[in-house]
Amino acid sequence: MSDGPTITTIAERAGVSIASVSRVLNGLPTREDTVRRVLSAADELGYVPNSVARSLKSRRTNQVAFAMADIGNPVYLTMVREIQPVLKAAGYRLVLHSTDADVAEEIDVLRSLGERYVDGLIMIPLRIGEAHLKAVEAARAPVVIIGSVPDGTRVDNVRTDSRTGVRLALEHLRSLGRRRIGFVNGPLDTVPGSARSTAYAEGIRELGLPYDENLVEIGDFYRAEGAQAVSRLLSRAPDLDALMCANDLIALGALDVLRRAGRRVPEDVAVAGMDDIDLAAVAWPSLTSVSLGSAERGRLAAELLLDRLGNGDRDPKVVTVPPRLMVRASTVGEETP
Amino acid sequence: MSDGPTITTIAERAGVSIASVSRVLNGLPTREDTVRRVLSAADELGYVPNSVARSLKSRRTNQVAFAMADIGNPVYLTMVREIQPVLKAAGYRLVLHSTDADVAEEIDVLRSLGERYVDGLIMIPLRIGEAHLKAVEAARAPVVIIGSVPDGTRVDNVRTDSRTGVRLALEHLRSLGRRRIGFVNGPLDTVPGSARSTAYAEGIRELGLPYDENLVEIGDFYRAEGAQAVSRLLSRAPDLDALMCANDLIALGALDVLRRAGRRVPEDVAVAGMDDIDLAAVAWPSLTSVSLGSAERGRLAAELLLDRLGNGDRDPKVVTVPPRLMVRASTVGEETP
DNA sequence: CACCTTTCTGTAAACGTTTACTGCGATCGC
DNA sequence: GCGATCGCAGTAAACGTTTACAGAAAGGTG
Repeated sequence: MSDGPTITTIAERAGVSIASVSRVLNGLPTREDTVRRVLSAADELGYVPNSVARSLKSRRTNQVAFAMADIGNPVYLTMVREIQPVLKAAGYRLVLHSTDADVAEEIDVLRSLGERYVDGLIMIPLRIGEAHLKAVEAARAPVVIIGSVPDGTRVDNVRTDSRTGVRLALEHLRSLGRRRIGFVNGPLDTVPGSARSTAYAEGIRELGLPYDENLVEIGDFYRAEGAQAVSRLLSRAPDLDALMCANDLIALGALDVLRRAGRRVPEDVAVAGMDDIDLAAVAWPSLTSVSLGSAERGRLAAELLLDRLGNGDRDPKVVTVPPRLMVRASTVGEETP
Repeated sequence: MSDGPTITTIAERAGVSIASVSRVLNGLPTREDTVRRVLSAADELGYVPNSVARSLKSRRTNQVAFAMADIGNPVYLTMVREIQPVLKAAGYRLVLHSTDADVAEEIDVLRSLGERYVDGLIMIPLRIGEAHLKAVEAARAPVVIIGSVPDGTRVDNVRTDSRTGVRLALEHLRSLGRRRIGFVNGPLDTVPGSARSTAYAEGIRELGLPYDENLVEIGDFYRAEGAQAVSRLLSRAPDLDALMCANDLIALGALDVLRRAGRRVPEDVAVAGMDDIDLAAVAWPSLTSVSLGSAERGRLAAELLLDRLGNGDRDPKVVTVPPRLMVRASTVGEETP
């Protein structure tokens, strides 16, 4: 594991200057004979160019960072799976950051862009405050944010419209005759939490149903916490006939709780989730869910970043992915084959 | 987004040499007055050290790569989740590689270590051949392999003992009185596939049961493919009373198929999987599974690599994580609360 | 054959750090 | 009061590339 060969080693062996070696290796016009000598020397030595030195000179690292709260979350996972091949195809490596949804850590990731170890960053903050926005605009490398930022923020942005998404689900549940539609949300100080809370309240009214705060419960965006919240809700409002869950993990928790409580899904309680994670389709019963286009958002973010890396000066773009309702058994029952 | 300040900028503003700036920033003994001037200049300029330049000089990148087939696989995901914090705590960033289990890509990752963009690599190859072993031993940076490599290979290695794992499950099923134990495996040319195939054949014989090749079916290590394999198996051997699945994804596929076929789990067919992924505990019914310590293997691999990075010359270590049987409802039914 | 192009190669500087070495002024011991 | 010692800071080299520039060799033209 001794020190590998450098262009100097090659230059000596081939009897040429390091400039010639560099030119040959970069395919610049060189005399046939020199090319051959350099290439065979490089080959014999098993030369691999040092990317650090190259980066220092070229000011490009061919690395891109992706920062999310927790890679264990299926939504982020889907995004990583989509982002990775796009970047790879463009010659970039992927550096992963887990921030645990900690604001200080997120800010630190933005600050660390000054270290120039990546050419750009895709970030998906759960909460977006003043500090974020300032740090984003001061960032020393291009940033793409997944999740809605305030209009006018000078940053590339991929969004979805979870308000419309909530309404799609509510209308669907209502169209099935449900009137007592419970809502299980995550923390209200998060971007999706607050948006979905508003959307539920508005949506219920637009359907001509009374807003009943006994039908609303807050937990967290995880299966276990969701399940607990559903338990509380169920004991407070035993007459509910539908559940709108702010994400699919909560909805899966709801399925567990309902099953153990002996309620049939969807006959007694129809359940809808959000995010359309892979598990939604294979859960039992399969889960009706509002797709927020996680895969597409990931892909778009990667493309937006690549575009920006190719053209640093264009105006920031905002791309919105429309939500789509995926109707499955948890609201309409098993289709008869 | 202009070019950020460098130590030269700071040196000018503070009226000192770049050497002094560097010394101050690295906490080397310096006169009180100089320290103050440099620090305030750095502060005003919002200086962030360039990690590329630092890496070039120091020959360390503070990055580590993790290469696996597909981040979507829950087992690898668990490992990433475990590896990341360990590395982060030690000051390393994580670079992710998905190789799609493609041997050429894996070899390429090993070769790319010569680019020196990472200080080390954790790799989990599905198939391990001659080419791998040669590339591993020729690698220009420390490598830790998760998955059994042939004895004597000079590389740090974290293993599990899936043969013992399979036997644990078979003995458990036999102890429940099952005699027609089917086996659904993944491709035989993979390391786990071949190990588990041998283990099943041996295990069955040791239990005094006849080896019936009609009870064995090969698919792939995914839910959908597993489900198909289980369907085939079920039509070929309708009398089976237990299913040993080579991993949990296959087992989840088996649960789907059995449910749709109207077989009760575990009353009619007991099901056991391997890997003990998160989903196993929350599936319905919850899945008996052989834990191969994915989280622990990830953690150990990270620790092994860190140790090696601190001491490049020690002999390669082999660490084995023993399998543990997690008994759940898919074999013994719901425990009465 | 002298001159001008053209083609190729080598020298050297640059990217932003760290660090060995040198030199300077001050302090110490005698 | 003088040499030795010490603390500190500056100069310069190095890490491994890329690339502007200059120079040499070769070819073409009159």
